[in-house]
Amino acid sequence: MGGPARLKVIAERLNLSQSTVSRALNDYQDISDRTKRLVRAAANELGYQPNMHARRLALGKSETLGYVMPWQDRQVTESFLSELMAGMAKALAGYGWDLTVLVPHSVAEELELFQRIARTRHISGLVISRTYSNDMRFGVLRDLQIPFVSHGRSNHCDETAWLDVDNELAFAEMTTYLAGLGHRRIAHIAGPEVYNFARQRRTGWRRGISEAALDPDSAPLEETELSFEGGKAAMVRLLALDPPPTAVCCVSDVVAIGAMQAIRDAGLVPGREISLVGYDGLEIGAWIEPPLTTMSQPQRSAGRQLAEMLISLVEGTTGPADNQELVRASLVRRGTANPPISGWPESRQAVRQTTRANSGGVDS
Amino acid sequence: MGGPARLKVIAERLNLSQSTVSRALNDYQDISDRTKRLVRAAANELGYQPNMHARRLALGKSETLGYVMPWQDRQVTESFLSELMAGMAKALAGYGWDLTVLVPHSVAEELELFQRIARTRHISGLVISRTYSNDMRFGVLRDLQIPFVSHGRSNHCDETAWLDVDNELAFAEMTTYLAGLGHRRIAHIAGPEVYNFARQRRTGWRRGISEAALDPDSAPLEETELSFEGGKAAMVRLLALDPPPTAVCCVSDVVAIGAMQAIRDAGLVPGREISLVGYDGLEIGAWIEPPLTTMSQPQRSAGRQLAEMLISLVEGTTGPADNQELVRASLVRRGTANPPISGWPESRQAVRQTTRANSGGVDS
DNA sequence: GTTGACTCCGAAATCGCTTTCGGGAAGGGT
DNA sequence: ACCCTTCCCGAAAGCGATTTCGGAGTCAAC
Repeated sequence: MGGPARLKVIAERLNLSQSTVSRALNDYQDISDRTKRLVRAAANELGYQPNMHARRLALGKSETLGYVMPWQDRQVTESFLSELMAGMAKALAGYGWDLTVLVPHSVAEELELFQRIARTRHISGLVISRTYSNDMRFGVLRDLQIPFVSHGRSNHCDETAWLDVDNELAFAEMTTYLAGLGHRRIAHIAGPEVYNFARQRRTGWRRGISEAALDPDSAPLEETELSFEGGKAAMVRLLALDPPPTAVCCVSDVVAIGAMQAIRDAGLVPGREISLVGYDGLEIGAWIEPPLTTMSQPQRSAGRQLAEMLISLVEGTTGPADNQELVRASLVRRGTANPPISGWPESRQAVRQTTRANSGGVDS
Repeated sequence: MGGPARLKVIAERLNLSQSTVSRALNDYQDISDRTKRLVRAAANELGYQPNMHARRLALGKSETLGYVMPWQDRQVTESFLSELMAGMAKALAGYGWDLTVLVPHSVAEELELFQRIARTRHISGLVISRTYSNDMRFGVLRDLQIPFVSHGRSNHCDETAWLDVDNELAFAEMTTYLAGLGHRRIAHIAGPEVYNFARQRRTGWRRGISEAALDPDSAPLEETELSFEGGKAAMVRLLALDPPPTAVCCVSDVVAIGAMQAIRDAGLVPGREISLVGYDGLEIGAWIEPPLTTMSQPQRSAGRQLAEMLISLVEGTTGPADNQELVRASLVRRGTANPPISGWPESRQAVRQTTRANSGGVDS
């Protein structure tokens, strides 16, 4: 019982040497089965757990992964961040690895962080997210030889590991879906083009428009920030068009919710005069009125996948290019995507009147 | 340039011994200022960063804190989890400490985790949240001698460190506020009493009722799960009362949003026939229609405070009882708390008729 | 009986840093 | 000259694991 269970203690207890005990626990071939059993039993009984720091020092590995929290526009990613991290942490725990949270608050801080990690190596791999189309981090991390996997692609990621959703396909499908409902003027509220996913979604929407053989001239695009306010402002601009679109593909759920607000403010009902589809599959989308139709990406498993990819990278089991995974988003039908209603907009005047009536129900 | 910058390298470079360099960097008194300057300059130039594992092994401290993610009812805490963690991580980074994420998926797993940490000591302190009124973790962690601070109090936490919001005060104020608006039948949708905060809020609401000298008999309480569905179901039950309350204090924003749904389903308008106040200050509350009046707790700084308390605990600078902080929530006036409208409910009959028009009928 | 192969284990070095201990050099006092 | 501080710094012993190397035993074969 004396003292915490080090290797030494269990060695003395069995009249063995420390090294033998260590090798027994690590299943070396030159240890007899009998000894192995004895050692394991004792270790178990004493509740032995190797000292992480000693182990990692000797091994030269840290068995710790880092998740770089996106430091801008918190609100957008916030909703599924914790779920993603929980997924990663759980997967890592299965291998005895740890997940630490990194929160740089500027580009400079982030680069500094990378430098530090490259030196100390106390974190052996990174997961980055919020990737830009031109993301300097890819080059920096490569040069620093820090294994990493990005949640989202970038321009030059042929040789790096990534996990991404097929944003383009998702938005093409979304657009096709709306076209299939009968919409002919399908707008897009887009995110800043610096974000790669925003560009992909934009492209997907365009593809959908052309595949549905719609007139590109009646497919307006409004770029905005990835926030509630941004979505609202963009929708205001769309509503000012003549004629306004009857359906809008929104770059994210939060933006879509902002757009809904603008629609209501104009005296219209989201999903009636103007259909909306968001993206992210946020739970809160189901709680609002009417519930937001959206595209859901499988966040649940994403964390696990990221973790496993990165472990295998760090261990050298696989190369970066072997770890590229494209997953598919799926449509979540709720209340904001319906066939266009006939006779809207007849004239700007008529619209104003209709609106006065109420603020409730959605019918399909 | 040769090899990474260890202590050894910079020692050889300056013709000093390793130990001198180490002490110079750690600002020991028995090193001359000149030497310290030299050493620091060289360290700086070489971009020296101490090897964490070696350092921590030698020190016997891990300089790493763990945050135990609440593993139940994810959706409730999800919204501010990441912000809290970001706050902690940022504060810790200032001291050179790390934050790792722990995700036990059951009570058994959590206890096992504690055991492991007690043995390996690779995490030197824990932040736990989602505290129960009778929370066995307090005793376990104390016995295991793992420093910890809880985000939320428990029954027997006089001798432990905690950071909590004055839930009781918040709900007393909330109730008083509603009474001040003219409400006389103020209900409470409460959370499971096993959660300490749920009990505190319940108590606060009761206090508010009595302080406003309202009739306890017209202050119904409905207990429910901390979820959208739970809030909805509880509100349905409240609506079935005769007469129903004109205002409801909700244990959380998510629950309140669920309640709003039920109100709308009954053909009523939240904030008109029935006022609502939530709790948490979630951003999404501002995005819905009408925007949810709520009590906001300062999540932003909570993470930082938790981190700093725990560091000082681990370092032994202060004792557990010195680290007990009660912060105050503040009312965020939005759209769901208004004076009661006159003439409602006139009679159950009238109500029933109103509701028929809409979709989601409520049965009693 | 000597040699060789094979099995199993102990001694010792190593990872990189911290910290204690002791001693050389410089300075001040008698 | 001598002693006693005071100021610096080097040597070395940890921290607790891993891993290499070599040696003690056993057994079979020649």
